[in-house]
Amino acid sequence: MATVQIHNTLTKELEPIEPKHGEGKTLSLYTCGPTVYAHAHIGNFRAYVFEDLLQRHLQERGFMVRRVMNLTDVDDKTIRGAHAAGIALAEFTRPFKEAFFEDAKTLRLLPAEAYPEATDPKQITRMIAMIGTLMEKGHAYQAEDGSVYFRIASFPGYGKLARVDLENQRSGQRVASDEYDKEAVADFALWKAWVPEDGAVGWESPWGRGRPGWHIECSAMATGLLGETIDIHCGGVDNIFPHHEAEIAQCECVGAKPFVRYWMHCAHLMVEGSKMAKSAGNFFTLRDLLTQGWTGREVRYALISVHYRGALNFTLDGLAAARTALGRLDAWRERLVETAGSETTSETPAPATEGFFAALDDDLNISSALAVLFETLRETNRRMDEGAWTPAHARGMLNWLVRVDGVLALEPDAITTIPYEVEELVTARAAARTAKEWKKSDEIRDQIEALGWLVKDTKDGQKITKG
RNA sequence: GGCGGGGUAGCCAAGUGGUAAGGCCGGGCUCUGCAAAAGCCCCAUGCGACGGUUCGAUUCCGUCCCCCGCCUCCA
Repeated sequence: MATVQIHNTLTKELEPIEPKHGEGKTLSLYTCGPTVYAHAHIGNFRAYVFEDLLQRHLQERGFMVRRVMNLTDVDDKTIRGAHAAGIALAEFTRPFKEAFFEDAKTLRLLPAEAYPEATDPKQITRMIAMIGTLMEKGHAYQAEDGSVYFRIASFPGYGKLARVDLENQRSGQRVASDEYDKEAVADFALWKAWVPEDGAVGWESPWGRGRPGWHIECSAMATGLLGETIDIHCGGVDNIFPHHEAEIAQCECVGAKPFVRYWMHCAHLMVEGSKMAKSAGNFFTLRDLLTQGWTGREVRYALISVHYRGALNFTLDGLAAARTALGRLDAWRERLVETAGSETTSETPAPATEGFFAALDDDLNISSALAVLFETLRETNRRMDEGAWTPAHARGMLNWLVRVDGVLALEPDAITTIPYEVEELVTARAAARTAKEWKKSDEIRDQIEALGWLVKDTKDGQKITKG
């Protein structure tokens, strides 16, 4: 079997992915999900699309991937949003959860095995249990303000992922307001004591009413659903510190085992060359793009086509390029289908096409993989131009494309049926063309276009496509 | 200041110690009544700057410049 190698943030090295001993071919994958206080933006989706590509390629290579993605449905922002809207927290987050799943479907993301929610009583119970263990072991303490904090000084491994040296950190103003009762500035909250602004939001715990800190949430859900040591944990680079560092500290202090074997992080996304920000007016949700007429797969292509560890400059030009490239792939696919006809061979094409998957084995080198795809496209078209291709050749190539689609998920949307109205016009136009009534033919073509369909004349007659 | 990711054609972007994949744009051609679509072909003596090592560097070493991100709850 081919070896999939990935860049591990923890070691900074390219490492072959292997399941844990005794796990067969199963890999556990935990991916940090959205905080449901608003619609996820394309920067969020860049991460999710990258994770989807990872999962799909691992599956293509024969692994069973058990993926979990959490939903953060309680934090400062969700509480603030619910309060501002004058509704209960769950009521406030529900539409954003639903929207997230819709968007994920639009981008063709494979569903995870589970989407645990932070407010799920089962999860809260687990978080409280973990905090209890940390307290018993001296890794946590309750401060004057009632909140429970993780004692970073008690965990020598703190900083190994982000390679931070706490002594050397610039002390930011951002923490100033939050420092009150902590033993050390860097200690982070495990359990946040209830404050009046929390309103009805809160759970009882041995340390009083309150709510979980963000980091413990992921730690509890990841280990609760996937076990003490999970194989792969993904997220955006901005999560490396402090979020993932904190997760390591919590999990490895509760149990003695390593928390994660392979850490993978994708770089940020920029829009038109600058950081995406609401204030800069370059902030996009998927919905914004759909409204502008772009499709889910076009956005998926734009997000997937740049290597995950490089910054992705998301532009309208890039989307347009995605549209054109997809159009070429579609036309090629259609031509293959026509050439293949009713041929049903299960033969596969030349070994050269395996280069597509081999490229992805190398830390998901999508650029090289796409290069193989487009080189294959050009080569096959050349052969078909020469008339040198048999239906079996074409069918073989389509068999390969099925595997490619399993990883890229860029196949065309289901074909929409041509309306009767349009069919009638096409028939009328065919008659006009046989009679060489070009003027009439052109008029009918305009009518068809007005209905949103495109006509092209080929040597085999008219071809209709959605405009 | 610390840590990390980058600087390759108009734009996006792989890659290699021996003279630069792919996509978009652009140009040419083919098909065609015309058009559109599509197909084929062409398109970087150059890989941030300057030194060094080498028969040879974009690729290795050194110095420097620039961009982006993180530095305590933003993917």
